[in-house]
Amino acid sequence: MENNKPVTIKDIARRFNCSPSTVSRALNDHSTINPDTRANIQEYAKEVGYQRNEVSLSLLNKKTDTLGLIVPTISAYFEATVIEGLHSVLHPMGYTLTICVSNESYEIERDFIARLLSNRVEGIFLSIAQETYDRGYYEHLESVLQRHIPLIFIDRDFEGFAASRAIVNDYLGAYAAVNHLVSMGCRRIAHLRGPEGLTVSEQRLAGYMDCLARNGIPIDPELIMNTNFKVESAIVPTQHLLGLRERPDAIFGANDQIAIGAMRVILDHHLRIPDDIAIVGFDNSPISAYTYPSLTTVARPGVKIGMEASRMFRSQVSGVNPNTPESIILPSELIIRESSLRG
Amino acid sequence: MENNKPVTIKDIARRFNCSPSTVSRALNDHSTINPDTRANIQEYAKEVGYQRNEVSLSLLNKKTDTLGLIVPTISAYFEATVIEGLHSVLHPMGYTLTICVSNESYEIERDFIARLLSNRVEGIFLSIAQETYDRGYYEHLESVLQRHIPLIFIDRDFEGFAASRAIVNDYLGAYAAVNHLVSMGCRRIAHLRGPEGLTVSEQRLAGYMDCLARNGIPIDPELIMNTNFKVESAIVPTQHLLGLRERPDAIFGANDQIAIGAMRVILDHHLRIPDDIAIVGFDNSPISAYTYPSLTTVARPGVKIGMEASRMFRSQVSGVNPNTPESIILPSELIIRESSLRG
DNA sequence: ATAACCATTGCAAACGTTTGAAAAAATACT
DNA sequence: AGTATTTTTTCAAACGTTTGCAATGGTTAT
Repeated sequence: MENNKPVTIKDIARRFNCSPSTVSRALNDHSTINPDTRANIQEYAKEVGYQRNEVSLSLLNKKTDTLGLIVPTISAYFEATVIEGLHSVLHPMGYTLTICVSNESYEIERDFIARLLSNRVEGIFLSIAQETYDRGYYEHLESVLQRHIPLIFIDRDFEGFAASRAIVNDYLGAYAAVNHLVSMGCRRIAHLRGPEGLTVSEQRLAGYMDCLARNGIPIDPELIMNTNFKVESAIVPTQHLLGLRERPDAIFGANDQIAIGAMRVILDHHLRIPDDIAIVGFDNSPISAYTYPSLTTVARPGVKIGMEASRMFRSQVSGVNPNTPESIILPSELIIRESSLRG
Repeated sequence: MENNKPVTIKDIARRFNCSPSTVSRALNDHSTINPDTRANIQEYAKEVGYQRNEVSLSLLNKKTDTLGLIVPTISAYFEATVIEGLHSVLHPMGYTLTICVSNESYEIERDFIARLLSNRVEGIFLSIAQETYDRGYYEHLESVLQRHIPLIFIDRDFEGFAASRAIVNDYLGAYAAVNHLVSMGCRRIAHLRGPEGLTVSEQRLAGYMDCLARNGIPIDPELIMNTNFKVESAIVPTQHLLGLRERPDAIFGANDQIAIGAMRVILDHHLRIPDDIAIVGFDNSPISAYTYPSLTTVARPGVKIGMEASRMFRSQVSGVNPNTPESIILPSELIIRESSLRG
């Protein structure tokens, strides 16, 4: 029969015929405890594998050292880099990150928020779900602010809601991408856009439209088609674009997956990339450099976003700017590769 | 001045001039509490946004309803699907999943294990880090078993360690992949293998070698090269393979990323896929169906793995098989696409 | 011998919640 | 009215840890 239940400070105290306080102080190296006692207790504790019950400490100190992260999905490359960025700052600070995947569902997101609050996390990083955005629900977020728990939007942003945000300048990225296509001589530039309502989608669309306008190119609604960011959702729209009387000479995909899906359809039609149709994606996913042809794309600084979000959290709890929401919009960077490089 | 600190049961008790126990029971709908009192308290609680402090409950009941998941990386498609599978079972059961990313580092993995134990998680799903495997360290895992906390290996397996495991039959998947190449007439089949020591790498290598042997094809060590699973690590090895006096007529990549990197190099050499060189990957990542040419690959049932792992956890805590480690090895499925389909 | 001091240890409260048992209050029955 | 019964509420302990303060014991200086 082995030791099933974790050994507590009381167990150790009983073993040494002393009080729990003595054990506690011994384990914490208090100088007021007799060095011999201290050594004995520490040795014994190590021997039996004592491990502090952080739950009780959380209760006592009202500090859980835990932060919540809610993301709509975890499979996208960008999310992974954001997590990396968050982690690189928060792990050394002793915080544990509880990662929750909302799967774009409002229901699940709300449930996670409630659980995180009940578990007394000290901050929440949130990339809101599509559904939440669509429905415009935000009561579950109010409850976070009401508790004065730092809430930091990452990537996706709930406009008009008084919380901090660390997001990427998708607008300028999209603008640069389209501008590059224009400079390559493209005039009929299509856009396979992301889901409606999402800030990232809208910003990229806006950058696309403004850039066209600035270059005196009329916006043709026929050239703007919907996708859900997944590769397969690019297939039918691209086929449709290729079937138009006036075929586009470039496609700006809302992300790399979409761009890759579009490329595939184009190659199936025996058209050349970039000569017949140029392609630009968004995200600079690792694979984009090795597709055939390699994909011009817009790099988003995911790691930096994560680090900035962590910084915001820190500044909120350190009380420099207790409740003042901060905003940071990091630039994205156009990376030109074969799929758009003409001539 | 708003209510900064979360409202407690005691606060409510004070407000109603009653004891905390009454409030507790009222909130939990005990029939022994006067219906009027109950209604009043519940209404007031909702009004002030009372939310149970789960930390105190965890301490009291020694139940945290939290499970830990440690993965080496989060950016791979397979990991995302495993998480989805775990989530689909555990979320409805009321468990919260704390996801930790070890980044292939033993140090970080060990630290996470310690934190999870200190935070009294009720189970740990672990896909061990490369470094842990290499060094053969497992004391941090002993401490988990010693506490009788269910430990379930997913995907990557620590052979010979007495814990449950839910893994994929990579061996048979690799065997089927290579067999398919053979049946397509390939005789000089190269393998871009995964990191040494990792079970998944070794199993795929073994499947490759056994299949060749069974087909009477001699194993040429020159045709087996190392990668780290990342797309860029496939480039130099593939270039090397193409420069051999006797070029391979097929390449079996340890995962889709590797295969895609290889494809790129092959296309750059103006060789045809699959006619000059056939390609097979591993993972069936979403993009593999849309590369050009589309990639033959081996699908791993990530969602199923997650669900099976959850089931194992459940069977361990429900006490049917308290401490008996279970093993399940799910089959993988060859998905034949253009990159290997000859003539 | 006695006060003063120091080193070491113990007590008790606190964090928020639940729960068995006891107490109190209200109602029913004779 | 007095007792039995039922309804409703409170008490106290428990979960594991920390910490201010008090207490103990011992040593030193007067």
